[in-house]
Amino acid sequence: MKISQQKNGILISAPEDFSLRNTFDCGQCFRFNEQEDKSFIGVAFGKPVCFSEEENGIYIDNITPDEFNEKWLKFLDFERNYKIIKEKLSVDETMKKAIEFGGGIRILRQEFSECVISFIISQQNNIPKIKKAVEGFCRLFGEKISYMGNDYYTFPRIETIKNITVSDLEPLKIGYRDKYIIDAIEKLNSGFLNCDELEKMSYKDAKERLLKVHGIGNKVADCILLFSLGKFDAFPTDTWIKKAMMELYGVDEKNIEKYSKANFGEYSGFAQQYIFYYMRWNKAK
DNA sequence: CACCAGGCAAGCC
DNA sequence: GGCTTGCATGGT
Repeated sequence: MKISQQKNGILISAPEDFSLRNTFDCGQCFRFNEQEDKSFIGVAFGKPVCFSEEENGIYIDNITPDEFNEKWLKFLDFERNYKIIKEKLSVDETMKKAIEFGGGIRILRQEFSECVISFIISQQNNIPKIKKAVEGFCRLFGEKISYMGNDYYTFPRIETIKNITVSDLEPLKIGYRDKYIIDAIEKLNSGFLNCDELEKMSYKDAKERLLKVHGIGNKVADCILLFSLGKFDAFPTDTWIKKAMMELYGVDEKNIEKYSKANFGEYSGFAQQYIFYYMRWNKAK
């Protein structure tokens, strides 16, 4: 993998274990969307960017080399060797197939506040509606930025939304989740939920803290731990994973936690994403 | 009209 | 502790 400056962005030559569709469409993030020309446009770190697969590598438009090194390298998890992870996980035939299918997945290190709010919205909801609600949230409270002829909205900084109320969220049509969002914003703003602090804590301790937020339960906490805090021993268990673990491994709902810990261990989060993506795209009704 | 969607809190025992 | 039920909203 080699980074070089090109046009108005940077080119990643010969990226390994990374595909745009696998990474942005595997359900871990909600604000990167495939365009007609197969590129992906998303907003992160306060600005829209465009990823495209070109013959000599992956081009990211609208970022500087400094921004790439300081933020996007970590966001894209490019410093991790996925070959080792895949090798460690390839101990059963199901996982081998899942890795073959979604081998271009990288687990994004998403911005904390956005991850918290997005996954609270995600509960008992479907992906198109989640994406629409998160987008609407940014449209209501974020900053508008024009890019390539369209308007994009940043995810608002937490200080700018600390005084919003349940009624401000009414246009989003997120039902009973509205009060959960308000509680989370309050705890993000007060420092009760602090990204730097939680990152340094163990999986268990960080989870305990997250569970104190009204609206964050076992599954949502695991998503935040995995997709924003780098706790790869998390194995988020939703309806799809329950179905997949039963069908593919014969593991009952109540034994999933025990099974993943014993068989996937410190790579549980990666295993979960390979299984989730494999299940959703092959078994989707 | 049912039933479901990347679950959760509250109320039972 | 574990198990059950109600929950907002939109889609099928």
